Amino acid sequence: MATIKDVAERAGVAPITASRVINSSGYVSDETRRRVEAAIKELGYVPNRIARSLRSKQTYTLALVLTDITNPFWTTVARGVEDVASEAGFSVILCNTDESEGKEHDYVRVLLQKQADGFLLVPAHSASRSVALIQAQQVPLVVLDRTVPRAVDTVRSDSEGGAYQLTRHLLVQGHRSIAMLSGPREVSTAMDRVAGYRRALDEAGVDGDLRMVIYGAFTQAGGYAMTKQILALDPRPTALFAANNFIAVGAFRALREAEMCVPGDVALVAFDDLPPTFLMDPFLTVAAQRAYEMGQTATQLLLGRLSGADSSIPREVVLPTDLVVRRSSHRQSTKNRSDINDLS
Amino acid sequence: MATIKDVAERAGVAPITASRVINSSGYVSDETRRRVEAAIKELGYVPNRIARSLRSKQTYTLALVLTDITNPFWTTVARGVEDVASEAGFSVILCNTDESEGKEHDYVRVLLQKQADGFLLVPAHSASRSVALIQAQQVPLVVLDRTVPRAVDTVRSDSEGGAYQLTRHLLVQGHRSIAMLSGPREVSTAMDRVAGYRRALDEAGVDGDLRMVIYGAFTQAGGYAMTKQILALDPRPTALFAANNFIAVGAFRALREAEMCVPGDVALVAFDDLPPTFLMDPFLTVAAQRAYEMGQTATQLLLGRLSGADSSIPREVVLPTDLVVRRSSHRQSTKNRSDINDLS
DNA sequence: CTGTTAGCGCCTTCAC
DNA sequence: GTGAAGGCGCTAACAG
Repeated sequence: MATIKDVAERAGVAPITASRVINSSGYVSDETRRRVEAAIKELGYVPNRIARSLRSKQTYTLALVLTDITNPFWTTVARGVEDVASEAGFSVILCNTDESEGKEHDYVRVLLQKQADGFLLVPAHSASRSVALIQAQQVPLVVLDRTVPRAVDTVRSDSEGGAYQLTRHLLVQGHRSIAMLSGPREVSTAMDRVAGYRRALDEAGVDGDLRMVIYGAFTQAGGYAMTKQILALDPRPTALFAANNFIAVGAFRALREAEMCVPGDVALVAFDDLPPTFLMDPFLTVAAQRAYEMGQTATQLLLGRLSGADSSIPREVVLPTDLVVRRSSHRQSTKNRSDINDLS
Repeated sequence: MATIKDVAERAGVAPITASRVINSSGYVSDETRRRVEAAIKELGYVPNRIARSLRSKQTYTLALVLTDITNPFWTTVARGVEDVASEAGFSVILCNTDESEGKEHDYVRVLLQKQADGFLLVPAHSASRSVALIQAQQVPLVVLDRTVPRAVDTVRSDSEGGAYQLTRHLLVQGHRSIAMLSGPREVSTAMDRVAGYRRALDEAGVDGDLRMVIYGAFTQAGGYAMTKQILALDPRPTALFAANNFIAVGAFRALREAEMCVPGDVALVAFDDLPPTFLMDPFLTVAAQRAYEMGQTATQLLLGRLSGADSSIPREVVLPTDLVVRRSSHRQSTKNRSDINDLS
């Protein structure tokens, strides 16, 4: 593997001169430049950015630590991150924590060691130690999707507002007994969504008796288990509110097993859209998050910090959610009506 | 940011001794070890892996260059890659080429410069220059999903076989006029799928007149456009074979716009499954690829090469596809039958 | 316009 | 058990 020294030798110049050609920095005569470029081509020289990073203390690498790339919401966020990052010349290292604090911490440690220039982190836990660790090393950080009790840049959706809208929608449809299939208590978005749900019910003067909040995992299995619990109740709620897309799918499956129809027997709404591309027949009423925008915005914010934007005041960007009404929340089955948002 | 020198000073030892403690290499007395460990903790020292990599020439980083993480097939592959990689202590840098050779080449160049230890590449093009570039730098490489005309490790699905099975399935259902909505000619999987389609028709002695292969992009828009073309034909085919999941979705949309029912008016099958998690109601007959396994296998192969497995003989791993028959290919609508593969 | 010197942070080699 | 010297590949800083 050729080094800059080899290039310099072959071109009959000093290494620093070759460096100047490679980085188009400083003055180099056309003649010299030509010779260096020829040497580079002849040797198939590839600059070693590791060495450069050691000197310059910039790796042009961002760390993206999220819970599970398999969830299309995160996939879309990741794509937003990667697009903005690569546009700015940064690479992205991707890690899946599966909501495990241990994994999260291990990843963060390694990525700090690898000198990532900045972090985009979805904390597995409100009390995540990772945030403190990153801040202690003075590495720029943007927290994604969730809040933590610390002064830190954050980009997230308006979970409270979205949940409020979704619950309002159900109330307007005439539902009074609405069960919430929530995520874990330790995750801020779960609690925010519960808060929005409660606010809507409070406003509507719905009895405490008719409120049900169950806490579980943000997974299909979680949604399935919570729904099973709900179905054992008597009287049963007339509507279910799933706190994310996976929970909704699990709930749907449990309902199907119980031979209950949506929306005939029970209405179902959810936070997070399922990607329209992958639903031949979009069906679920949702509060859709702007996932791609979240990734973009967070990365722009992070890159801003890297280029020295004053970070003394942490910024918090809250993106709105979009209520998309589809068939799953309609009293009367409207099997053949065209959907509000098309497959396009 | 504390360095190993700071740690050494504070512990009253030489840097190399601190290094030995950090890497648990060589002999260090318990007393010294304790002092060094205390210093590390007090300073919040984080070892600099960039510096280590410069010396050791190992970055413990793999490059994953694929077309679009937004496609659930690739998401799942990526997850398989990341799981195996992180288990072995490697990080994964993710890049989306969007099937652009230019982007691919740029990414590969940068990642070579960043001294990625190995590459997992989905070549945008059969004649990809990137493969040659990586091989010229003697960096281990596994090609994913597609083949290129070069001696190189490859992990892919049996596209020909899967397409054959799908076409057979349609023939058994009584279809004779089957149109193929293919991907680009430059992509080996597209051509392999066409080959499988042709073999099945040849065997069945289906006339050349009844064969239609259209080439387009592996996207929803591609599927939509190709289907529009098909719909303009007279007589129309009775079945469509989409060469991947996105094409199928685009086709479905075009059919819906034309007020044609699947499978009533026309049958539809596709290569690639849509992730069961995200189909409330799985519907499409497919040849499903083992995406997660593909990611795992490729990464294991790559890590094997890194640890010095003899690479003189390139290996080619071909994973089988799984035919999953669902409603979209049934003549008589069987609206309420339970699906062969459940949502589980 | 070009070159010399030195050092980024770490670890291999060899000596004590 | 421990340490000193040197170098991985590159580029600031300062000459010339």
